Order: sequence, then C-alpha cells, then structure tokens
Amino acid sequence: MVASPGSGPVTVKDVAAHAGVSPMTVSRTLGGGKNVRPELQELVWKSVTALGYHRNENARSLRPGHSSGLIGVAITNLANPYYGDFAIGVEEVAARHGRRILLGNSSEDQERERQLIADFIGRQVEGLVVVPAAGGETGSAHLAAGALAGTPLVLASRLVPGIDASAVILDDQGGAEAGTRVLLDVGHTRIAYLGNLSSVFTGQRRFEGFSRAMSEAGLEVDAELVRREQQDVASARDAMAAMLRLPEPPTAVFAANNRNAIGAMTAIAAHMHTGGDPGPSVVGFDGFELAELSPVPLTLVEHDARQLGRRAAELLFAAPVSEAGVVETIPVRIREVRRDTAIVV
Amino acid sequence: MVASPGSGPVTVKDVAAHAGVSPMTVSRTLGGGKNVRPELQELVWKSVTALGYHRNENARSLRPGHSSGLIGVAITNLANPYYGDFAIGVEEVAARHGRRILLGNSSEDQERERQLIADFIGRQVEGLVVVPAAGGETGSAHLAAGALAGTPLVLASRLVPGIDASAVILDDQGGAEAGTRVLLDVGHTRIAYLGNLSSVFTGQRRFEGFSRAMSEAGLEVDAELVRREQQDVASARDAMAAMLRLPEPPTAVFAANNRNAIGAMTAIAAHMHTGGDPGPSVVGFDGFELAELSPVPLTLVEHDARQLGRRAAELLFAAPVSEAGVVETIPVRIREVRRDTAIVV
DNA sequence: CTGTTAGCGCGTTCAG
DNA sequence: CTGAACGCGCTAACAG
Repeated sequence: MVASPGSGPVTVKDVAAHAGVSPMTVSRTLGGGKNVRPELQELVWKSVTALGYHRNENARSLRPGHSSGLIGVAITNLANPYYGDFAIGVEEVAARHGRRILLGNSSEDQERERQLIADFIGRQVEGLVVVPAAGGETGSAHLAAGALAGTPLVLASRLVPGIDASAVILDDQGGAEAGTRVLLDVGHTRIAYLGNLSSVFTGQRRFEGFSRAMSEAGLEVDAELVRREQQDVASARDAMAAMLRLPEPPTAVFAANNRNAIGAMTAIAAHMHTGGDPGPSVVGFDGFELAELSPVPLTLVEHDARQLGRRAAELLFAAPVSEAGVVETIPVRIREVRRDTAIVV
Repeated sequence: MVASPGSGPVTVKDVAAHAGVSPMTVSRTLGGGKNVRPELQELVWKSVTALGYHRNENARSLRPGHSSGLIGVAITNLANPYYGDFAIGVEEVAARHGRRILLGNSSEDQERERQLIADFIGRQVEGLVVVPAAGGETGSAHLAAGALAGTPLVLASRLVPGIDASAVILDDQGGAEAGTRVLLDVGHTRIAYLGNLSSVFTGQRRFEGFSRAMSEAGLEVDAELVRREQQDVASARDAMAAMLRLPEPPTAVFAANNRNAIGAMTAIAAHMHTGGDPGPSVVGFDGFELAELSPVPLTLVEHDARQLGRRAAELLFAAPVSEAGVVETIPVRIREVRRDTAIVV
C-alpha cells in the first residue's frame, strides 16, 4: 500500500494517524525510540514502511540546533578529470562525516560562482569548498567573510587576494621550478611554456617558478615560446603545433597543467610522425591517466587531486582554532615517466 | 556592517526591522517587487546587503507549491572519469533548468545506494538520476515506485529488473557484437574477454554481444580466456598479464569497459616490451582520453558519457507523458584508433 | 500598496 | 511513557 498519489508527501501526521498514535510518538521513534514503548515503536515502523514515509530533512534543519548536513562544493571545470577526482576526495570525507555534497560548476566564471555560493548559503550548507574562479580581487566580494553569513569556507588550489579563508594549495612555484630544472639539467636552453590564464592563481605561480629556474640558469624567457591562454587540450595542442612550426622550435616544453601537457604530447607526437627523432621533451604539472604511454620523453610534477579534496574537506571539519585562515601547502613530487615502468592506478 | 556573530542567521524579520517595514514587504521585494513601492524596495535591498541576508531556501521549499530545486544523482564509481563526465552532463542540464545537483557515490553497493536515495528523498529532491549498483532484484526494493514517495526516477546506463522507470541505456549487445566482429573479420579466433561483474547490467549485455559474435562466427568461447571480475585498471592489467602467460595466449582482447581496456593495453605494452611483435589487438567499449597513444592496435566502441548524463537529465525534466517508463537507447560507434589521427577532446 | 494571520513538517518544552 | 502547544523562516490569502 502506497500513499494515494496526489495527496501530497507523507508526513509524520499521516504516519501517526496510520499507527493510531500522536505525531510526537512517531518523531521520538524515528529519533531512536528513547522513551517509547517497544510495541508502539513497532507499530510506527510498520506504518513508516507501509506509507513509504521519508522524514523531511529540510523541515528538520529548520529547527534551531539542527543543521542541513550539506557541504557546498564549487569547481571551475568539471570537464577536467582532475576536478572530478578532487570532488571525489571532498565527497569521501564528507560522507565519513555524514554529510552530503552539493556540487556546482563555475566554468571559471566569477558571476556563476557568486550565484552558486549564494544558492549554497541559501540552502544552509554547513561549509563551502571552493576552487575560486579566475578574475580580479574586485570580483571576489562574494567570498568575503561578510557575505558568507558565517559559513566556513575553505579555498582549494588557489588563493584569492583579500580573502582571508583557510586554504589548501600546492607548491606551485617549487614544483614548476624543479620541473623546469629537470630540463635545464640535461642541457635544454630553448624551453617553451604552455599554461593557463595568468589571472589564475596557479597559472601565475607556476609561471613564476618556471621563470625563476630559467633566470637562475642565466637564460632569457623567449616571449615567442610562451603561451598562456589554453584551458583545454585542443587549444593546447594547437598552441604547441604552432610553436613546432617556428623557424627555431623549442627543444623542450614545460606544461603548467595536465590539459596543456596532454595537448603538447599529442601535438609533438603528430608532428614527429613524419620524422624519426624523438622530438621535444615534456615536463608537465599534474599527473594524468596513461601518462606511461607518452610517445615523447615525459616528466611529471605530480600530486594527488583526490588528496587535495580530502585535505580541503578535513580543514573544513577541523574546528577552527584561530580566526585567521590556515593555509596548508601540499608538496609535489617529480617523476620521470618511463614506458616500461607503467604504474597505473 | 555584518550581522553580529552568534545572533544566528539573518532572517526576513531582521531585514524588515532594519528597513523599517514588515516581513511581507521584504518577501515581496525579494520575489520581484510586484506591488511594492520602489522607494521601499530600495530600502529593503539596502538592508539585505547591509545585513548579508540570504533567503533560506529550505524554509522556502517547505511551503506548499514551492519545490527544492534539487536533483539527486547517484553514481557507482566516481573514481572512473567516465562517471565524472556523466555527472557533468547531468549538472549541465540541471543548471539550465535552474536546478542544483546533490551528488553521491554508491561504490557499487546497494545498501549505500539505498541510504543515498532515502536521504535524497528526505531532502525533497525533485528528481533522481541513478546509475544502479550491481546486485540482485531483491536488493533494489528502494528503487520501486512505492519507495520513492512519488519522486521521478531516471536510470542511466543500467536497467533493474522489476523496476519500471524511465532509463537511458546504451546499445551494449550491438556495440559489443560489432566490436568483436572487427576482430573476427581480420582473422582472430582466439579472443579473450575482459569485463566487469556479470551482476552488472552492462557486464551481462556486453558479454552477450561478445558471445553472439563468436558463435555466429562458429567459434567457441574459451572459458580460460574470460575474466569478468575486474572493476579497476590494476586488476584488469593483472588479469590480462595472466592470460598472456598462458601456453596458448589470446591474439586479441575484447574489453567491456574503459577500465579493462586500459588495463589490457598496459599489460600488453609491458609484456611486449621484451619482444618485437605488436602483440594482441584490443577492442574496448567506452572511449577514454589518450586512446590515440595506445601502443597496441586499438578499436573503440564509443559513446559520449556526458551526453548520456544530459539525456538522463532531459528525460527527467520532460513531462512524463505515460505512466510507464520510457527506455531510450543511445547508439555507439566503432572507431579504429590510429596514432596519427590523434583527435583529442 | 501594505500589514496581519496562518500553517508548511518537525522536534523541544512542558503537562499529564 | 505519551500528548499538546509552540515556533523555526517563509509566503499565500486575506484584510485594510
């Protein structure tokens, strides 16, 4: 037997009527059965399943003390498996704390992000994990403490100037510098840079690391070999292909994220198809599946996106000891990818 | 100026008091300002920003007529980029309809799925998109219409016996059969099968397609060459490696999903590293990034996971014309992957 | 145009 | 051990 369609959702009242008790007895039974006669509890549970009753969590969270059990997660580009993995990390920790995640995609757009966060807060999320969209400080007012109605915020991967929230970020400069040095150490001097927008926090920092390694080696960064506009694999591939056609093409590339590394790899592979030489070496920031199959010499500056998500969530659940935000940096590691050492997750 | 911390969240009442009007005037202003003097509206908006007010959507959805604006999405394995992509598709369509998605990971576990869905319904989701976890019909009672409290349900990728919901699935048999035939047509007779649990709908159907192609070619399926337990790349690689060590190894493999195809590829690549011959050919169901870099001959039975998600969501939003569920089948296409035709998304 | 009343589903508080 | 009353934040419906 099911609630007659059209009569609206089943409520405690309906269950109470069905079981011949008061709504309070139902509520108490659902809450654990403290102070309710076992026989009545059984009656109630029978009615619950008979009517297909589900407690209204929204109404529940309306009451003082009770909370929504929701965590809002805003991502900039769900199309990148990297962020999917990141979201898994957050979900994993949230589930462990009995929380559900509300997921939204900002598409690297500050206005969409603002709407997302306003909505999340409107839904009474207990916390926010945000990978902030690229853009100026002025466009980030919605992340200011005053606009969050007291909702705890953890930034991931990127910091926002003027926003004093907790955050988990990567050692972008150090990783980029170390990665670039791998190329310098084997004698490369003509090294290209493929990255994302300089308005993106990580884009800025990774370029800094790259530049620092170059200047420490006494090399100039050739503007012709720097492309910083690619947000997806296709545009990265095109940018790399264009550089390969230069009179004096690069002998190596530093790619600031996995979209650009993959684009570079495929462009080089296609270009070299006609010749026999191995082509430019690639160093990429971020790991990715099947890196072991790279047809070109590849070194990765790796970290675990899922762990980034996990740490962000853990920071959220950790009691805020101080008022000021805690910024945690996750280390990265250099891995030279060899085709015969295929280690796949 | 921000609401003094500790005084609880800002409500319409607070805004009303601050603006010197009644709560109704605030509510009306927020609702579009119909029948409110412009001057008062301005006052209200000023107070809203001054206090950092966010309308409580949960309380709002409590009122009859209003709905939650939430869609619940249950996935079996967020660790597979395939499902991340699927989730993106759902999110995309949901966002277009002004809805937010609530995401949960069942980890291929029916009990976790049951909890997820109960929670989703408790949160008053307007619809459910579910990739059902593997398992028997008996474990799927929570998907029966009677248990859903009238919440519309769309199944994706897999059907569940006994559950008469709308669904978007793939042409699993047809795709597997056509894929297998690619191998048969070039003369292979000793073809291995790598798949996921036969308790998974797609696992069952794709094996059927494979078997049909084999028997139509007058070939027996050698039980020694059938492995159907691998859910991730690592176990798939191990299974493939074991088969390569057989006295009479397979000359080709049909992999029923991308985890198994990748595992097979890497195992073959590692094994062939010592010899010079190309090794067994691979046909895989599902596409994946960097397939073009495969060191072994590869053909894919492809479709777009994101589109699967989109269609599932669209089916959810489409007015249910009939009571019975609509089952839509998405076609797949065969693509021979060539390294020189690298087409990356 | 504006304010008052009432009730959505639930659980804490207080009476029985 | 059980039930009745009240109010969480919000907004239709009904005054004024």
